[in-house]
Amino acid sequence: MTALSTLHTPAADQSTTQRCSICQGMEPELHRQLQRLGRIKRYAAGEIIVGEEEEAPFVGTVTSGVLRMQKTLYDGRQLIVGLLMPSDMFGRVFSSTSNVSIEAATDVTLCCYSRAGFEILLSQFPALEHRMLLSMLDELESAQNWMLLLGCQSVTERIATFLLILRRRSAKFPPDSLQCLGNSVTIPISRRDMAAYLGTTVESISRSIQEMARHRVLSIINPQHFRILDERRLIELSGREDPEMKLSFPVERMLRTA
Amino acid sequence: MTALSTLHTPAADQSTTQRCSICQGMEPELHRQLQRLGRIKRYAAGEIIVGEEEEAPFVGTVTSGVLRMQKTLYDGRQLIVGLLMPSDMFGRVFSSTSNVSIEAATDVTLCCYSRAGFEILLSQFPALEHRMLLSMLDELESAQNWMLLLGCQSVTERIATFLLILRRRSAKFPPDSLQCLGNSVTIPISRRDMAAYLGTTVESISRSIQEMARHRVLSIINPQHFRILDERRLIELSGREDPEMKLSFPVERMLRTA
DNA sequence: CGAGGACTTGAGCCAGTTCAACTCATGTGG
DNA sequence: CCACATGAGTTGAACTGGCTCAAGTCCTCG
Repeated sequence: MTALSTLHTPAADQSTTQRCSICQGMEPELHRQLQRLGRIKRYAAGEIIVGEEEEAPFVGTVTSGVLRMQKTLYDGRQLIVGLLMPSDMFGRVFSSTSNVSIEAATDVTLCCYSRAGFEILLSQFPALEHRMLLSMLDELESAQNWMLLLGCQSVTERIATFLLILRRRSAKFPPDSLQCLGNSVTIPISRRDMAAYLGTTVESISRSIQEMARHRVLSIINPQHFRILDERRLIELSGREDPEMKLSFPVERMLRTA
Repeated sequence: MTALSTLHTPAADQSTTQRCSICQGMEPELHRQLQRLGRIKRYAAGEIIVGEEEEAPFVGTVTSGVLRMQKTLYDGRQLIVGLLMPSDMFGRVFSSTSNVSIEAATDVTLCCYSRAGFEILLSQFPALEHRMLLSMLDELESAQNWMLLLGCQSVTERIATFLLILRRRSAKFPPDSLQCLGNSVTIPISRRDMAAYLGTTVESISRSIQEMARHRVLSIINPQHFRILDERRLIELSGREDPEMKLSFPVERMLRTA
């Protein structure tokens, strides 16, 4: 498994599952137990938290920074199968080895629980296990959306989708960074990670973004910060339906499809 | 969600989850309840069981034949995000709409449960919900493996991987079809579906397979049946580690990585 | 027998990769 | 405080795997 919620895809966000902290709306006793069990850990960008196929003694949630879940072919090619942002959960329960490596894409702060301890809580609190199941369902849906992106879409479509997801996601958090004001997007990861996430190369990403800037879809403040000038067009470029629509106007949407 | 277990990828198979029927090793009372709830349905190849974004009134398991879970971009491009074979479960619990369409890739027989009824069982039998969670974890792992395949691997590697998975999977079932004797593989789906599953085109698949035949990696009995002549080479072509190894010799494997 | 569908084969093309050069920004040590 | 290394990102030019389109072949079925 992996996250109580992931970045990934439009669909995940419209789900009914609580996306926020693992502790939200939870029995006080369980809350206490989790607090007792939790340990804060910090890692610098680039550090490996859990290696692929490695014994993972703990699970946890991201407090700050970004984790990448990545898989490596043994000739070295690699793909990021998920990014974990603050409030997302990482680690694999009910299996001693993770099938992905978990690494710090930026400096991160984590709240870690011993895997054994967490599994005991899961068995003691069916409500927690139920939430876990709902999270897995969400994450699976995200993964399926991402497969569609990797399997069928052009590099420009992938980038446009990624930017829209980032924007939507940061819009949910209170604007602690001024960046998410207005129409700007912050890329929290390197071009290299972006390439590994989108299944392409840094060169292709660079070209695609410069092209979007040339067409006034966005303007490049610096390599990590863009201003979205034409959201309508960006959504078209993503090759997906308007994700905001899905989120905001479910009824309208139902009328359209009916 | 989707399947209590899927085709997909090497890793899924090594998991500890029961892959077989949903009913295996289960409390007699639950077994009775499931039998009471289950309804047999048949669909012809090509029929749509549940449309994408559609209200899905039931979930169920595949008894015979193959289902495809597929997603469609609204310009028509589509990807199969999973194949469901006998004993696999389909349908999405705890959400009224599926995010994938479920269609009959061949003539199929299904055992269907009303979604509402099944969800009641899930809440009454925590053991069932726990199994469900384990299945989701497996399926997520499969999905991550498939992302790696779609994101990084060449068409030949994808096909080789697919053939190996098929072979491994059919080896598990008693050889009711003589096909799985010896080194032959049966492709249960059309080239078109294979292309949609592997994120490529029928033409590329055809060329790749013919190429493998020319190099004596396999021989083509007919478009649906191949004989594997050089398994070693096929595994190399897949760009993955020997999946048999993972499955059969976990201890040996642990020694290697240690 | 002819129509239609599934698969294969061929030829040309193009999106995206590869490889290499270049621009910056950052940091380090003399 | 500069010289220089280092790494991230961009740009250019050439190459290529896989796609597209079009024409086959082969089978099945009415």
